[in-house]
Amino acid sequence: MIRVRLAGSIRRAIEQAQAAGDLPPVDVGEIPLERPSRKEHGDWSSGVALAMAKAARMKPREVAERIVAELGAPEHVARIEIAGPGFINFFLTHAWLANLVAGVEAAGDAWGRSEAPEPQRIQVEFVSANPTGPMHVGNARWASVGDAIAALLGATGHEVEREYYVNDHGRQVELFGRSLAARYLQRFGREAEMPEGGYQGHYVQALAEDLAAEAGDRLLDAPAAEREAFFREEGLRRTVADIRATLDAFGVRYDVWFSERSLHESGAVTAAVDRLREAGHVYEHEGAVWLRTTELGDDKDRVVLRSNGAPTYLAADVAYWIDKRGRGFDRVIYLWGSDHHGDVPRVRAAIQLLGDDPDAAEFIIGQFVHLTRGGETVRMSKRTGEAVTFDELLEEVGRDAARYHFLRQGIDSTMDFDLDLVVRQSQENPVYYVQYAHARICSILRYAEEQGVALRPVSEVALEELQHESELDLLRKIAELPEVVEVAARQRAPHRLTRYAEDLAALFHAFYRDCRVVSEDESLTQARLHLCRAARISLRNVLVLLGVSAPERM
RNA sequence: GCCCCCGUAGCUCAGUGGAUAGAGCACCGGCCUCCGGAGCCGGUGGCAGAGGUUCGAGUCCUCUCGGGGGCACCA
Repeated sequence: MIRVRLAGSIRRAIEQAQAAGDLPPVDVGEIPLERPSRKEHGDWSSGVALAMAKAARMKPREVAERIVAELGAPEHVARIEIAGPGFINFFLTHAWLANLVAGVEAAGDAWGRSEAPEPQRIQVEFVSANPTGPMHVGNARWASVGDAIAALLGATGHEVEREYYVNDHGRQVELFGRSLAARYLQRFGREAEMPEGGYQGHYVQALAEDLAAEAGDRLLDAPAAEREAFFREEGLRRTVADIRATLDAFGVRYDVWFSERSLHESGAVTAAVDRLREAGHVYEHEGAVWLRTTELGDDKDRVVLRSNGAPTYLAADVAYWIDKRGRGFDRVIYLWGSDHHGDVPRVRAAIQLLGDDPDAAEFIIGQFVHLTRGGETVRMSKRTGEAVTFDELLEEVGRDAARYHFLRQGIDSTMDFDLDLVVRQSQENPVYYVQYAHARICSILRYAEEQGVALRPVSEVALEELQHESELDLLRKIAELPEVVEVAARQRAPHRLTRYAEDLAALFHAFYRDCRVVSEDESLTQARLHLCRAARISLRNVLVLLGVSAPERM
């Protein structure tokens, strides 16, 4: 990449200046090189002279001058300027920018993707909503973000698997089964009380009705355990199927649906505790088995086996971790809601106590969706069933607008979400702005074809005729894509892509305003059609990473 | 009480320690004889507060205030 070459040129220039005695032999570290926010400051800018000035005991501008003196004329650089307090600004040649069009076309779907210096096998586990009811809008945020992060990692050269951890074991599942069974009995006019803290939502009611139709009256007088087992198992099966269907409709495809129960049934959980025990990291106290997480900074030790012998969630997490690592992942990413951030040090400690590398686990903590409806806060509880469901959201807002909405914001801050407002604004959703730009490009390409303009191979086209400021602005933005993807992936920040997409769309619209594409000038027409294609490829590739469609008409 | 996240324009949010802090929505005013007006151009308006580090702070550190989340033998 041009960035790397420029950084290398700067480094060599500094070394030469130092060798010649023009600059003192101070260590410069990594060469800072950034894209200035203002284009008057060039395509690339380095503040290296400012950073060096103090150690060199020289004025920053003077340092910059001596570096520039040794810099000569790097390839593809039209001119170099020293500006402001001592920035060294690089302006790329128009030819380099225009030629990018050929590179973009050649790369096609791969444009924007890159190779990782050290490719890893990475698993991303996300959503993993409890299978005791429908998903809500909070889950939709993580579905959007997790899928996009996985896509970004894949686009930067890693091998990625998406996984959903199905919590099909434990008290909530039992409670779910008993709630269904109670509804079933009530359905047939029997006296039955909902279990304490049971699932009140109409989802459970409706599911119980369905299952009642299936089971008929044969379980009415069966032993409670048998009845509850039926409803628990069938309820789980159907709810997991519903969750899968929703995520499928949302365009999220998991490679693995991993059952928590399988860890208990295979003995993996017991084995995990045994392994910790053998390593001397657990002890018994008041009938329970505790893990010494305080050894690694936790404020208190944590129970892994309760006094009734049942393993805790942490014990299952340890077993799950061992399983994941056994599958050969170099890195395991957990996308968790902030309600679980307190569990991070415990799982991390457990990993370390297992003797594994805690840095192989990465916890991405996302803040909540604060759901309101007409200004009133709505709690997203499966038990009460009040929440706005994921399906309702999809129905009312649509997949593209919903995804884009969730991805537009960083994950570190709480997202305010008023369904009424989002539905009302869905027509104003910036996703349409971006999609419109894409459709418009497609329309222009169709128009050219209708006019009988045959697109010539890019190698035969005079790309250097792309000289208009709007053309160059668009080219510069297109050129940024690989870097944007790389940064978004590294920072686990898909929202950078939505910002980029909007910038790119805006610059395309500006280009459209200023430059007639299909004109009498055949040579310029060809160049501009190819620029349109490059813009289209860039837009489409970003939208693919976001999981949003790139319509040819709308 | 302790820990984590957040506080930027009227609203929802961007902003890898750099130069004049940006979008969308809302509001006001403009723009097609021509490839898509779901567009374009212009305007109003902002870093919660106080210290500190730095050549340079919206960004890093400390404290205050405000909002959210956690601190289980729950999942």
